[in-house]
Amino acid sequence: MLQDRTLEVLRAIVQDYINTKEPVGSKTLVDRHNFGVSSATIRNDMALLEEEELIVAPHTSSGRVPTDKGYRLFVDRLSEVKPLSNAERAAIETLLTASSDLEDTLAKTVRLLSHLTNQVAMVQFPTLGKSQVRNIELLSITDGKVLILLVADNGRIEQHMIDTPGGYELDDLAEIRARLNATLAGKQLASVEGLLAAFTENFAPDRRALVTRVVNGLLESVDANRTEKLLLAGTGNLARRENDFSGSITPVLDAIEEQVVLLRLMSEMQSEQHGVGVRIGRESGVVGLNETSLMVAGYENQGAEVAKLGVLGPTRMDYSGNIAAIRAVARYLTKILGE
Amino acid sequence: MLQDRTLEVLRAIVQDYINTKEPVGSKTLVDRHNFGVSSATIRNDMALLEEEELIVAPHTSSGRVPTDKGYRLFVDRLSEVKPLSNAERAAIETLLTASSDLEDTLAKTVRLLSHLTNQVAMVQFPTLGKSQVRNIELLSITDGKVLILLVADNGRIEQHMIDTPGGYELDDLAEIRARLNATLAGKQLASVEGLLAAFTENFAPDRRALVTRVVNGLLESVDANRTEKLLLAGTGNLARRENDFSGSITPVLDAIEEQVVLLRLMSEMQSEQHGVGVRIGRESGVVGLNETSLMVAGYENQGAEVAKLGVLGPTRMDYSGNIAAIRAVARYLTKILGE
DNA sequence: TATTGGCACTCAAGACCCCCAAGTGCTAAC
DNA sequence: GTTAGCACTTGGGGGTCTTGAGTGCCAATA
Repeated sequence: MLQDRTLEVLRAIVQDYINTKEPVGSKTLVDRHNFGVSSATIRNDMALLEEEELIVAPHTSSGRVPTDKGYRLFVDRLSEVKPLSNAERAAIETLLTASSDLEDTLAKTVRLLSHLTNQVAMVQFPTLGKSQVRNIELLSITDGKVLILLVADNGRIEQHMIDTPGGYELDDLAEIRARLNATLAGKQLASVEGLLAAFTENFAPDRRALVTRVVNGLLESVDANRTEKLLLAGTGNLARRENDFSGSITPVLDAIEEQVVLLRLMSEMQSEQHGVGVRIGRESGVVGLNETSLMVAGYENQGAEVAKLGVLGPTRMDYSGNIAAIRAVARYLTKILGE
Repeated sequence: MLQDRTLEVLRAIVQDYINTKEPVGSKTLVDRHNFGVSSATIRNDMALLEEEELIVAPHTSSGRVPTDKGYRLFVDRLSEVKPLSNAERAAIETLLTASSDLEDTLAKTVRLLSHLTNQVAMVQFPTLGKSQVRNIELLSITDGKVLILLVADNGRIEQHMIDTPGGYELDDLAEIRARLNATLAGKQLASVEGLLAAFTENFAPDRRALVTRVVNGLLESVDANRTEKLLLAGTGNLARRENDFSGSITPVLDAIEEQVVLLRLMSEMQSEQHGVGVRIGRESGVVGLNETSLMVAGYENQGAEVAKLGVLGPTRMDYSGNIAAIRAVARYLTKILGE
């Protein structure tokens, strides 16, 4: 087990490296922090840390840099949450105002978070989870087109347009709508597919073509609700921190565009320190994100945890500050959504 | 007026520079193309071109590079549309399939375009333009929440949720909905605000609070339809071509995120060569886009020109090929939307 | 008059070299 | 366990040189 001082050395290395982007050596370390010991002692500690693969030397005879594992230990045991400045607090309260429209609110949130952290910020739309069908509407648009509207109780509204080549009577639509609501209202979204399995059979054969189309459209809407949605902001910040990456930022931008991967990652992540989950470097298992860290926290919509928000940036980032920002934004968002 | 051969020299310079990214000199030029003249003559031509500010030398005694003005002349008078390869044609027809859902179709389109061009691709949602209100729906959701749905005949559907602190009767909603449709159906979106000016007054005083909220929500929807929407794909391509930019790509990414600017630019642009509008470098007037070119073409939704699509990339890009790709995608999109 | 060969000049980029600061590991002494 | 001392390593900064691709200009040529 590593001694206390040795861990202090690791903390100092991480902090200094985050601040200066320079590999940090034993001499500068004793200069900047007052350990009561000499640089030779620090060197011994650093040798231990290197043995544990918590730090690594880019070249023989240069300072050390934290490894993913080093950052991990730092985040788990050494970092304290840096309290937000008053200015940051004020920014959150000023910029994040309630709107009855969910998408508006989330769009504001993600922009705010990217400004607070100077990283790429992400907000996941409320997930399917345990949410239920509130109601279903079928709207006759024109030219045999029907708009299906699926309103879920998590606030998401999914719209989907279908064609009805055979045409339809308004009465038909009204009846289908009524029966759909009777069958599905209050039921969990996850159960919709099962509940609709035999739905078509209740209708007269000459109407089944129409009903089938509606049902299929509705299932697609449910599916769209399952395939989650992500709002992003601050991709420019990535380029700004470009030299924190060994190569190009192209793979990172590509990974971001491939939202499916990000969404899966975010969903899998559990809250760890201070309510914020962290994936450092290769921990994500996504090649394009090898040199990035992802930090997320859950937020709640009227009492039930519904989705995640977080930031993505180079592994060399201000974990303490960003954890604080994410946590604060998640809490405040939960608060205004609850009102 | 510049001679024919001089213009040929310009064309050769642009093409070679696009291919090699090396400033091109008189010697290599005569080697690669067979002008029937010596390098000294080419040098004289290049001196003329430089005088006209069509090309410029990065340093004394190095080859020349096209200026924005040079690219402009190239695009306007010298470039031919490079016919698409069979593979590209096939890709368009395979990947771009009709879907009754507009957003699906546009999302596919933008991804396709970014792959074809290896640039950032953009598709604008159908604009307000001359489009009309098809119908308006008011849906009672719960907890005094009402969802306003504005369906326009360009296929866009705008949804907006409002709160009604005072509560409401379903009959009230139905009446408001009926009157709204009577007043607005078939009218141009642009005229909605005027038509609703006195709308509230037709209702009994005790219902006016509700009506006012609905009207305001509806106006916001109209406004959301005016504030156009943009789909993007391929931002990673920008980083891939990073060394075509003198500095960082940060300002470009920032400009892209600021969609308002892009949308304004796209709207202003007229079709020029071969139905594709081009803004080269500083022509855009947007600082962040000084080193990029923007190329757009209009596409039509069922006969009426509704919006633009295009690509954004470094000024050093394959204009001929990209114009061809944009034009083909715009045409094909028009075709499948028309069905 | 347009083209050409010749020539002197320029300059960015790469190759090389050298040195230095910051760092290391190791050992013997405290 | 800590420290001072020491020999060793090395990336990077700063020079200097060379080279090759390029230029502009001029006098000769067709």
